[in-house]
Formats: sequence, structure tokens, C-alpha cells
Amino acid sequence: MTDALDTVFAALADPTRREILRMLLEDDMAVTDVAEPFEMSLAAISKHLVILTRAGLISQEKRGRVKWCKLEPDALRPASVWMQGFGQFEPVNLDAFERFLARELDADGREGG
Amino acid sequence: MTDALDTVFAALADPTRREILRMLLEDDMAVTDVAEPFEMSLAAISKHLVILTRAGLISQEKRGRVKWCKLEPDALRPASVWMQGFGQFEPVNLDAFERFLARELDADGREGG
DNA sequence: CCCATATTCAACCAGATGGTTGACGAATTT
DNA sequence: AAATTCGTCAACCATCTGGTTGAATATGGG
Repeated sequence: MTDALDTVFAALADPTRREILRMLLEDDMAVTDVAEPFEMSLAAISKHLVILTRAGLISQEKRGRVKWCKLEPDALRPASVWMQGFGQFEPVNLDAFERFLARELDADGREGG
Repeated sequence: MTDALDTVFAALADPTRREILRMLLEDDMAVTDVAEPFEMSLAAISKHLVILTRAGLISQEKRGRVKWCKLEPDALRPASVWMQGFGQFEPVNLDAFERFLARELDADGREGG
């Protein structure tokens, strides 16, 4: 019942948590610094960080009295893969898609410089 | 506060609703038929369908006394794009994917007659 | 040691979620 | 018209969520 997709999608369903992830995209941050731009208590942010941690989307490491938050983007992959199952009404050959991408990248490389 | 991403991600956070979407990937379905494989009441499924509808992930059209449910995969796009913001981890470039699909469909049209 | 800083814990609250059951309305069949 | 089928509504319940505040637990520094 506690599917990884459940916890990841639930974690992403809150705008505060999405914003936290966006912030962590730039750099690792201490909990206090994560909380700073938000107009809510540190305890509330701490709870959000627990939810993100349980979803695997971030990891937290304590160094001294500071707990550092680090984005764990790989946790997004199952959700991303699940979503890509949609929109593909026609059966799609993933190998062919990869060859297509490779050709596009190659073409960019030749044209672009 | 009621961001489209909030409602879409929240809708996806429930395994029953994800399974409903998966079922609708194959074909449009009546509410009763959607409910059939689940071990819960029709009313419960009806509520799930309301949530999916409000998220824009499905549409419902009543024909006679039967209400048909239809997948609306475009509603997934903002969520997919948001995840793409974590670029390095998103395996598929949606634009490239569309160009790929367009070429595939074109090729099918020419080859398949 | 004592104080300040960083973070969590505990208790509490309002509101949302996910489920139930039974009644209801609307459309179809007989 | 009556019965049946389709689906929602309403009331109810337990649990989860997202927030608060105040106390507690580290850790670091003077």
C-alpha cells in the first residue's frame, strides 16, 4: 500500500515542498536556511523535510549542529517513468527513440559547431 | 494556492487512481466498468473519478444513463515539465519525443498504407 | 560552565482524504 | 407504469495533513 510512487507523488503535491526541492537544485542547504524564505515556522519546514526524506527526494546529513539537506533526484525517476507511460497512445519503440535522439544530438553537434 | 500541479500530483498519489488511469489508457470506460475490478464501493470510485476530473486527468461525458470516462493525458504535461526542471534526471526530452512520434506516425502512414 | 544556535518533539487544532451505507434521481427496459 | 440499471448525494467515521506553540535535545562558542 505504501508504494514508492504514493509517497513521491504525495510529496510533490505540496507547493512548499516543490519550492524546497527547487531551492535544493541550486545547492545543499541547512534546515534553517531552507526555512528562511517561508512564512511559516521552522517546525513546519522540518516536517516538510521529513516527508521529502521519507519519499527519498532528499537526504539529510548532520555535520556539527547543522543538518544539511541534499537533493536526491534519482527518486524522481520512477514517477517520471510512470508518467511517461501516458501520452504514448501509439506503441513506441524505445530503442528507435534512442537512435532518434542520438541522430539529433549528432546533427546538433555537426551543425552547431 | 490551488496550483494545477497540486491537484495533479495529489491525484497521482493514490494507487487506485493511478490504476484507473492505467485502465483508461486502453479505452474509454463507463463508471461501473471502472469500478468493477476494485474491492470498494461504486461511490468510492465515483469520488476518485471526481478527483481525477478536477485534476483534468480525465473527462466524463454522459451518454444516456452511462457516464463515459476518457483519459486526458495532456493534463500530465505540466507535471512532466515540472519534473523536467530537474533536467539531468529526466530521461526523455518531451519535444524530442514529439518529433519522434510525429516521424513514427508519418512512417506508419507511408509504410502501412 | 553557561549561553546561544540548530533542529526536533509533543500536544493540539482545523480541514482534507478515503472509505462506508442508504437514499435518491435519471434513463432504459419490459 | 414499474422495475432495473447507472451514478451521485448525504451523512458519517477514522485517519492523515499542514499548520501552530512551547518544551526538549544536541552542538558549538565565550
